[in-house]
Formats: sequence, structure tokens, C-alpha cells
Amino acid sequence: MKSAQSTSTQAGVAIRAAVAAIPRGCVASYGEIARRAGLPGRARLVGRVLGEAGAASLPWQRVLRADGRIAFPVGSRAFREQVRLLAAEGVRVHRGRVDLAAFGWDRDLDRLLWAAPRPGRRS
DNA sequence: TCCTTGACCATTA
DNA sequence: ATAATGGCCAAGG
Repeated sequence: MKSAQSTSTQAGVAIRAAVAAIPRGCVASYGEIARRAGLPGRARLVGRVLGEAGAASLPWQRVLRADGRIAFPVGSRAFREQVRLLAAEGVRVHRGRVDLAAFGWDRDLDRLLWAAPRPGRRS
């Protein structure tokens, strides 16, 4: 058979590997996954691949939009499912959105801890 | 073959 | 904060 869906292409394999690598309790954006998969600028392809069959065994719930919001319509079946799965691994979702500074995979901890404005450093 | 759609994103206003 | 725009590119009609 030659049904070469995106999930069986090289890109698909790389994307799935990147998603599988997201640590439990963390989240990453579609764009970030694309970048890690060696496909910068192809966030939409990530969404497509996750939509295809085979994503069931992946931690797809850890993939969010760049602003931390869930990519499904609020209240939809997939939306509720994603919220449930994330909550199950300790990721807090508030109003369909996750705080990337707190749960983001690539968050820079140093910058986060020192985020408080220091006196004498610009306003 | 052209056109539309989409689990997206960065920039600009 | 929201809205419009252009880029991205694989599927499906």
C-alpha cells in the first residue's frame, strides 16, 4: 500500500518524535514542536499530523497554541478531553489557557525567576 | 488544475 | 486587549 500520509513521511516521524519528547507536566506550542522537528515555520503541519491516526499514542494534549490556549473550540469534545488530560498530569488550565511561563517546556527558568523588575533597570 | 480549508504564527495597526 | 494580513503547505472538493 502506498497511502503515504504525512504521519509516515520523514516530517511526520520527526514531528511525532518531538511531541513524544515533551516531558509529562509540561506543554509546548505547535510552532515550537515544528522547530524541534527541524521544520521551522510549519506549525500547521504539526496540527495536521496530530490529527491523523497514530496520534492516539502520543501526548498530544501537551501541544498548545503559541499563546498557551487550547487549539479547539471552547466546550468542544476535544477541548474538554485535553483539559482533563492536562489536569491529570498537574498542568493547570484556566479558562482554556495554560501559563507557559509556568508549564512551558522551553521556558527559561533563570529569566523566569529573575523576572521581577530590578530597581534601577529601566522602568 | 484551481480553490478552499485548517489542532498555526509573527507582525502590524 | 482585539483585528487584519501574509506566510506556511497538505488534503479534499
